[in-house]
Amino acid sequence: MASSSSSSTSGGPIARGSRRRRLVLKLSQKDTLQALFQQNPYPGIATRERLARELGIAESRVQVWFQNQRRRRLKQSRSPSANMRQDGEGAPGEARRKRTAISPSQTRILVQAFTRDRFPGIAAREELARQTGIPEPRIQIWFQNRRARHPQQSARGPGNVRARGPGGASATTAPAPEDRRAPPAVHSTSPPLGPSQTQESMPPLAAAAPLGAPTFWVPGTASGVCVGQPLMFFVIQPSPMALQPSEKPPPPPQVAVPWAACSPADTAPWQPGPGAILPPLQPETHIRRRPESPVGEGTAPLLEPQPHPPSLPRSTSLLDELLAATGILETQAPSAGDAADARDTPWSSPRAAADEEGVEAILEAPLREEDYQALLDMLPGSPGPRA
DNA sequence: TAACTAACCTAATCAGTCA
DNA sequence: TGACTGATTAGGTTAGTTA
Repeated sequence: MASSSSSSTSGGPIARGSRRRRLVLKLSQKDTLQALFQQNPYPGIATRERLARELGIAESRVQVWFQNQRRRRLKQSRSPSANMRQDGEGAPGEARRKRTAISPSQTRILVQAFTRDRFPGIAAREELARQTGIPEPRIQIWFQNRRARHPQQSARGPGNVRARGPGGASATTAPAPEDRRAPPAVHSTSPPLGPSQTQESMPPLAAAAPLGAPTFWVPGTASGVCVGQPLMFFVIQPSPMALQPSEKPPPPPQVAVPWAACSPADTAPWQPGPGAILPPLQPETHIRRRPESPVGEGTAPLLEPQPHPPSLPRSTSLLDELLAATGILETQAPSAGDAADARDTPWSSPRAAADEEGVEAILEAPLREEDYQALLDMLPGSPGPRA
């Protein structure tokens, strides 16, 4: 839209260092994402979260990846891909993220921050996340909405307006003093595991929200037995909230999508089976994201918790299984039997029976304990000096 | 160095909540 | 029911990685 031309184009290069550290997806991760994209370019929150766990990245990154991917696809083939949502009608089928309730006190904090800086960088956002307990991605959205709806509410006038002419912020000049760069002070605050120590993708309710629902339910299984292709055998530890009795019963559409997952609410009591993919219950991106230093050297990458060591054949085999099972690899076209099951979701290739095989031991400790410990040590506020 | 792509942005719109 | 506001989308740009 014309909008962007005014903002990004002209102006606004975001000062270096205010951006989140660029995530470099591994080939295997990309493959998995691609494969899933083939099935559903518009995954709902539940799917994104499961995928995030599977890949060991934040849900917000999964969301962004799908956004970028859809865009690339559309660009490539201007024709609306068959997979792309047809305007209007095709609802994604999966639930959105639950609306995040932001309390007045949290809003106060955010508004204060907004008046100081309408374009907080990653460090500032994370600091706000720590202060408010709201996941950083939600804060980012909050600022986006706020900017759109309160165009002029900022103590820092022009300087805070991102779109500046050709030299705007980047050129030197004055990139609004402290606003674009991450104030050093912030660094120490980077919350290893703050109130939202769950992954950033986990809003307060997220763990409990089996919203994804419809397409994940297996017909006839009141408890939503985990079926589907090995890839998406998620065994998620049910949170207490997830087990609330008030949980809505699964809605009707009963198609088991390939990566059918267990809804947290319906997962049997925690029992990591042989094929279970244990979500790396560790700080994920938060832990590694070192607040960018003022002079965005950006180097000194922290250890990235790599969920799956590159050496492992795991992802390929998983991907292979997925592809094979969905027919993407060989045929591109669903088999007759599949088609029969496929109901109306174009991307949900039904294969509900893959559980016989399970996943082949894909569970792999993302980090060795020492590494993990070393990582922790590197965190600000951590007692021990880092390695 | 160019191509690719993650991250970020705006604008529009959908959708939940509440007075 | 309308206002407010969080979530999602398309589409554009910036900037870090990689071949």
